Amino acid sequence: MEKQSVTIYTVAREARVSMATVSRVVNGNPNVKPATRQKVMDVIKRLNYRPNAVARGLASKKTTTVGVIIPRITNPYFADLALGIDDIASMYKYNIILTNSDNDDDKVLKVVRNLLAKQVDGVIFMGYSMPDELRDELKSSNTPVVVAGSVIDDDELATVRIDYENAAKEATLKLLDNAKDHVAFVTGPLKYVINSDDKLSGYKAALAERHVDFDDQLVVETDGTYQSSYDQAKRLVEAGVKAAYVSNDNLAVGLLNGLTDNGVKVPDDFEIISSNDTTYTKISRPTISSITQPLYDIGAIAMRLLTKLMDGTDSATDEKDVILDHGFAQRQSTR
Amino acid sequence: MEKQSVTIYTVAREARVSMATVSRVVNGNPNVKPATRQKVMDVIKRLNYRPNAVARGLASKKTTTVGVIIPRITNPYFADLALGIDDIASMYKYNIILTNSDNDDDKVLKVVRNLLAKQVDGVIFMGYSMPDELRDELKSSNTPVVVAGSVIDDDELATVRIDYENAAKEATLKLLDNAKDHVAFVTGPLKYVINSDDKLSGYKAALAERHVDFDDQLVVETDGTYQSSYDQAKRLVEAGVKAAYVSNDNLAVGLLNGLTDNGVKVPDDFEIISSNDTTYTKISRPTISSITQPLYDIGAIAMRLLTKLMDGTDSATDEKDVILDHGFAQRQSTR
DNA sequence: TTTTTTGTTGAAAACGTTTGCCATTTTGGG
DNA sequence: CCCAAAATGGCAAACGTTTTCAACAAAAAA
Repeated sequence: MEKQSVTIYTVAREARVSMATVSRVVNGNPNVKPATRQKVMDVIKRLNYRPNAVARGLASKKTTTVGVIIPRITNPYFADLALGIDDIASMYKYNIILTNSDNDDDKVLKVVRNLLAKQVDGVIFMGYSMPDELRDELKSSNTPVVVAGSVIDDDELATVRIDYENAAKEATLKLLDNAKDHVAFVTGPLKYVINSDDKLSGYKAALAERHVDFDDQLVVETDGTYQSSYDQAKRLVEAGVKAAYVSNDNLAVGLLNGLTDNGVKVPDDFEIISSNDTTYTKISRPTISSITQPLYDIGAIAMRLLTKLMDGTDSATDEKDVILDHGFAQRQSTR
Repeated sequence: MEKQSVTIYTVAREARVSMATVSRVVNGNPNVKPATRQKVMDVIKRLNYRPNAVARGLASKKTTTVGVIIPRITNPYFADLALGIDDIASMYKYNIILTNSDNDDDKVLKVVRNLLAKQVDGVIFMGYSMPDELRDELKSSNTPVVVAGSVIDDDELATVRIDYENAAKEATLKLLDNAKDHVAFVTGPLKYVINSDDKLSGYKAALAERHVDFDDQLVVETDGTYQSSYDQAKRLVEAGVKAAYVSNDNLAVGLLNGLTDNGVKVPDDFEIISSNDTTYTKISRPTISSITQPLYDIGAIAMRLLTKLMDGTDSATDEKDVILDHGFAQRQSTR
């Protein structure tokens, strides 16, 4: 690859000033006489000079780049978050290095090491769990981190999310109140704290409040895929289950279609409430009632918070955990 | 931000060799005695040294980073492509700077300038059109570019895609052969060449082959959103249309739900074939028949092609345009 | 005038690598 | 053993910026 043709030095020579002055102009430093500034800007335009961000990064130790870890870009829940992240990032002139973790501990570790090598100014983490090794790596690197739309077992890390436990509780209560006794909880792997500590707890809290005994037969653990819950539909009905609170939209659609394809009428014979309010809940037929989350905002606020942390205005410390409001959308899968 | 603590120089000192040797070890250069290599590697491990990719990028003029332009990360079609891109990128140790273009000419131009400033080694472009200014910028920058899953009017740029025109023709033929006369074409904005030059042409070719007159009333141009085609459903039925080939899955689901919600039976009263075979076509009820595209592969191959171009083994020139096979998935929206 | 003060500019040292070139060592053939 | 060739390793110059510090000039105060 040939050498960059027009550098700050070229501009300096043409404009008969020093590199330092050109740098000042480029960076909007006010200590430059307007006439000089104009002269330099003219040359910049004429030569079509564009500063080399890599050199800049080396000299300034800031790359204006943040790393974003996402389990899978094709998962609408995380994609919605990512959209908010990207928008705010571009508003603040940051670039995003996005990588799929495939929810694989080894891969995520490799990925983060790579990001740190690239000297990202910050990291946004989305995912179901954070390996200890990764946590250590991040902490020792001193790079600001924000966890978005996820729950990981660590109270030092800044987080933006909703109150999953309460949301789950409210959803379960709704189902119980529609005079259903047998309300199931269909969830992804319980090894992830967001499922076990948050959503399952919320489900249990609702049962307790309505004095319904907890029956672990009604907790249906799946691998989180559409197909896995589709396959459970028949079994659930045969077991006499009349409603289910479902921990994510993939599973909810799978369950719904499984039921429908087996001739079960939703909501007449079975009610469903899902958790994430992504497109899936709106394009299915019947549409699916769901807890609503401000997904875009979670991403946006996470990125905003990260910019503060990166600026190092340490005041950010106090608002380390942001819990946004959730809601409920009544659709066709509940009465 | 404080100075990087352990640098190549630290390692060199500890291992009693020069920076150059450390660099050789790190980069797997063979000109180093195994004993020396081992000694250096031990120190690297002990000090937990990690090379600074920014400095490396400056010195070597390679950043092992590629820019990816995506209209919208939440669009399943492009997200599937992006997944393939990301997988292959990480296989080849490249990082991805991902940015939403929002399909906005100004924004995409700004974004690409930014990417070039960041010295990306290559660019993958997805989108509906490429502003002239952008094309010029890319060409003059001499950065390799691959267009993925998109059609833009330029025959110098490397492209990976399917034969949209033929696919559209085959789909339309199927609908015509099911004894339907009034087959509509529901499409996104016709100002985009993929819609007008490719898919519309395919639609017309099918009509011609069956000796059916083209009726421009049957070309329904929308803004490409779910809602826009949902809203057209009623009008289409009232106009006596019996089937539609639809240019993307968003529109297809919108149309389908619009029909269903108006009491029209699919496929009995109306048949639909869509274009992209994303999840949407599988989770809707009825499911939607669709042209199938190897979306993941398109992304993967695009990235693979880009690595070749970046390596500069100029042999890549001959296989500049990759057209992958498409297929057809018969589902519930056609008989 | 002379002295301060303020505002502009330039020189040069970082930043942490890679790499071309040269010097030194090692190796192996005779 | 000697010598040429091959293997190994060091030096120092890039790479293109930012940033500190000092110098200088102009304006303000004395």
